[in-house]
Amino acid sequence: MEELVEDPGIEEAAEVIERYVARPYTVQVNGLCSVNYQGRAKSSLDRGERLVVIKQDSALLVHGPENYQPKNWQPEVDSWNVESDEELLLTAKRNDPDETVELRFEDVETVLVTQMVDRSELKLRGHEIDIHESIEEDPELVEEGLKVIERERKTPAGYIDVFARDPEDRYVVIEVKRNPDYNTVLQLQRYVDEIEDEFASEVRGILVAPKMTDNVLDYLDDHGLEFVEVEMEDVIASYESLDDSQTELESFSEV
Amino acid sequence: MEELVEDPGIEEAAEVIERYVARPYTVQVNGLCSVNYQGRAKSSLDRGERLVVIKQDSALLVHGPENYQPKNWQPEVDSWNVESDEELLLTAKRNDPDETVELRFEDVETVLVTQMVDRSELKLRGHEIDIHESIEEDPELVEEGLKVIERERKTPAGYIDVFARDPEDRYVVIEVKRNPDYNTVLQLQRYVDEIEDEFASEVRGILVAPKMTDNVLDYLDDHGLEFVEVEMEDVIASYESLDDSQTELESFSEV
DNA sequence: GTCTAGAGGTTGATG
DNA sequence: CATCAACGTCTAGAC
Repeated sequence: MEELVEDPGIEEAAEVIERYVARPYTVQVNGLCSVNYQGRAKSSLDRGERLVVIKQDSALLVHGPENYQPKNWQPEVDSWNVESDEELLLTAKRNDPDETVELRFEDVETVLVTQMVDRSELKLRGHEIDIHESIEEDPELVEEGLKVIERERKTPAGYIDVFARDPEDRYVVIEVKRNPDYNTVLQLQRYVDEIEDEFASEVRGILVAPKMTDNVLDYLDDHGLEFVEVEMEDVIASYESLDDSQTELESFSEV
Repeated sequence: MEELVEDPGIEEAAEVIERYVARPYTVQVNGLCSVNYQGRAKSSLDRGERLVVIKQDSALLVHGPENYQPKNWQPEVDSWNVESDEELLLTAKRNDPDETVELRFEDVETVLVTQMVDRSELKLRGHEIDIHESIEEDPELVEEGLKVIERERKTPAGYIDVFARDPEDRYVVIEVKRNPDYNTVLQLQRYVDEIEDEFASEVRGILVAPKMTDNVLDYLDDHGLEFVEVEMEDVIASYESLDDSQTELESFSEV
């Protein structure tokens, strides 16, 4: 911990904040403040008790007592300004897009300054791309006898996730989505149209997703397209076994 | 401030956290921890210094030193568990979807407990809906002689932002978007298709947005759809004048 | 409660 | 550096 002040006056709080803001410190300010934002949109937030966090990369968060998301924020601040008399005015300006967040503190309860060291990266499984790879690894996840021709095939309408052929030698366009919606259906339709044009033959379109809603499924049916459900757990499992084998290879090569 | 402990042992940290978690307090824990998540996806995060915030509605945030967004999180936690021996294990479980976040603290620097009072609501201008309203208020923003028939018209394919007729009595489907992209085009196409089916007549589709990119514009052209630019500032201005008149009315009624 | 689409989205990958 | 699409998206609103 770099610094911790309890119940400072406005002056002292301003000093501490000014000292650490715009430097690679994490500053947590608990206090009573109001917020004005102007930029891509415009907002105002009346006085209330909030937790303000200024991160080491200058990200700014203004959290109320509830919700995952901050009430106001700025992903990256280019210039800071601290002013004080009766109140503490903290201004955070971003250049592109041109945006400003103004915090006006009437009272500051605590200011806590730390310098976090965190070199670990999040390892996440279950991305859409993990599904692609699982399918390429094991096309039977989608359908028996399916043969993958190409992944990320480029067409004038965009990239096809997986391009394949079924046992009856029909072309199959596969669109993978974690969270499919109506638009996904049209996207798939467009790829199918493209491929039908290109190969002048009937083409199947399959939407592969870990979940589906009735309405989107209906819409898919209307378009003569198909749906195959994949279990996210299967995907993660297949991905992990793949990952393990790679790790083994790596450690082997290190010997 | 409800409680503030500096450099507590694992035991003491566990006690404080256990006392306040699952109650309407905001708990900020700075310390060295690792995180495992399993649910819709699966992730692991090795040890690092982090700021963990548990909000009064049970939202959980695990922030690293950088970025707007937390490295791990849970928007709403249903049950908490605190265990401790050499390490502090904090488990946050959510029932729907079934997800668990596990935090393992090796060291706790500070625990800060507050109870934030914040009854103010964010007043935000610049939403997409502000554009809808401006258009309804003044359809000429989009095109001379345009008459709005309906806003938020329901179709089997979803909701049409603004449904209108042009001076030549053609139906016009308007999709409003702050940040239009390829999906927006598909979405508009979807609505146009629906309306063409329903009324068995030619239907115009107009994308109204404060900005546009060349590629999306091309894509729009390909689909035979149109684009009209609106200035966000005009929209905010028109909305504010509307809002001001309402405010005036309110203060008037308070007299 | 489920479904739908927006968000000051943010972020990371890609050309 | 701009563009594009995913996100453990989250969240509010409509039905």
